[in-house]
Amino acid sequence: MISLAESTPRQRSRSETAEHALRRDIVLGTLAPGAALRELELAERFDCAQGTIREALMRLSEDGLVTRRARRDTHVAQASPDDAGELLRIRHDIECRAAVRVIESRDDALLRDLDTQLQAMRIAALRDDEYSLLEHDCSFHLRLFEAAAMPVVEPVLFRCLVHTQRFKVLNSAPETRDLKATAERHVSILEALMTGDPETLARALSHHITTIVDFGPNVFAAKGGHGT
Amino acid sequence: MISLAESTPRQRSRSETAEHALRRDIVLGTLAPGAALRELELAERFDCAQGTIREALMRLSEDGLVTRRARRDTHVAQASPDDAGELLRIRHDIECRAAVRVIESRDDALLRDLDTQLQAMRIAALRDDEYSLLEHDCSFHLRLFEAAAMPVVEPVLFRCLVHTQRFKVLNSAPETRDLKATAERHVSILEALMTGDPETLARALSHHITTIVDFGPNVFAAKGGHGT
DNA sequence: AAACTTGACATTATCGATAATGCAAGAATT
DNA sequence: AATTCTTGCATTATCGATAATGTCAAGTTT
Repeated sequence: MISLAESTPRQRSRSETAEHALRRDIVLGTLAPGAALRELELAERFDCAQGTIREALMRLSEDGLVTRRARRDTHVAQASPDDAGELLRIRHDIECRAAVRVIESRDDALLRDLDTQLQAMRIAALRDDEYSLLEHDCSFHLRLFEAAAMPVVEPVLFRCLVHTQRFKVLNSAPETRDLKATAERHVSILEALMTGDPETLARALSHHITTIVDFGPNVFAAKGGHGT
Repeated sequence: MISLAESTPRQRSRSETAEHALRRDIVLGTLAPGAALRELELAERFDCAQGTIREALMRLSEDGLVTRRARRDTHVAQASPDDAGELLRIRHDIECRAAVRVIESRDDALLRDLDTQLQAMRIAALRDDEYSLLEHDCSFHLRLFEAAAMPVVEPVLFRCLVHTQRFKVLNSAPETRDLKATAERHVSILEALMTGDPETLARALSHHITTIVDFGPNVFAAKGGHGT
């Protein structure tokens, strides 16, 4: 469904080209939160029609990377710790809960695809290409979740992934982010997947996610657990 | 941000008109899951240009109500119990966790707005207008969550609300859905909000959400709770 | 018979131009 | 002085036409 880094990177449409370039700038902070985005200006920059840019902006707004006010303007979205923290919690719960279904449907294609993403992450780390690493990190987790077969939930997970990544980039010093280590952090998820035990996979995912970025204590404390 | 039923129902743009009409048909099941949506066909039906419909379809795809395959086609999304169940769980956690922040920022405007939505739900129930009831139900919960000030999470909650509503409509007999009762179910949330106790509000929300629709046992059991 | 081309058709993507809207600054009114 | 009313400008929304792409079935080759 959602694919950021295709194995066969088919030719992108014009609106996709603009979308990806803007997405990159926003996630990496080149475009600062609050920056205004004018359709005609971007159309000139990307050498396409206004409507084509419009489409790209609408897709970015789907992921919450830009805020569109009808008939008014479009701005790069803010990146508040409150939003990021809550999205990280949601992500944690979604991925961990999916573990059971992932294990049930686990097949060779999944293991192969995940390994491909891991290799791509390693290459990105060697090249010191942080954005490429982020794309493949995203693809890794989405591919894993795809196995749980919940297509309507998938975009929710995608939003969580993108925003936690963006928050980390915007709120930590670049030299503190070890790309090689980030790639290797996925090995334990793969290993857990291969044990075939849902509980082990859930634990690996939980550890992976809770150690991404420090939001202070108690962020993952069991709040709101009023289940029957 | 997101508003389905404005107090001042400003004039809708052409794309919004089409969007809302389609949304209604999809949520109420008039447009069955899997139905194909062709841009030119819809453009003729709503008497507007293809691009205008295109925009409406993109917005519907933001909420997961339609599935768009680039350069191929657009279909009404499927409504699987797996997706709906997971979205209900996510919604439960989001709303309950927000209780603390809602209480903190609680003001007269919030209470007034929620009461307005409750009244609108009662009127919709009297008129036997189920979709209007659903819209105001949605607005009620979104307005409450707005007080938690997490704009990037808001669309996630919206998606959860829409899909749980749709699932209920598509999977229960109309005569079993008591509109008046649905409206009144929100009274206890308002009462809990007025106590000023976060825990009370969270409990009221939890009860409200867990009793919306029966997904079978254990749906709200504490899975994936691997927090530190 | 299976696999591979081809071409007509259905559909989406993009364009360039124009219409509609919202904002802000200055003018008119009280 | 404060408020309301214009008016020009910046920007988005919509249009109608054309280009690009994908689908599918019929025909061709192996």
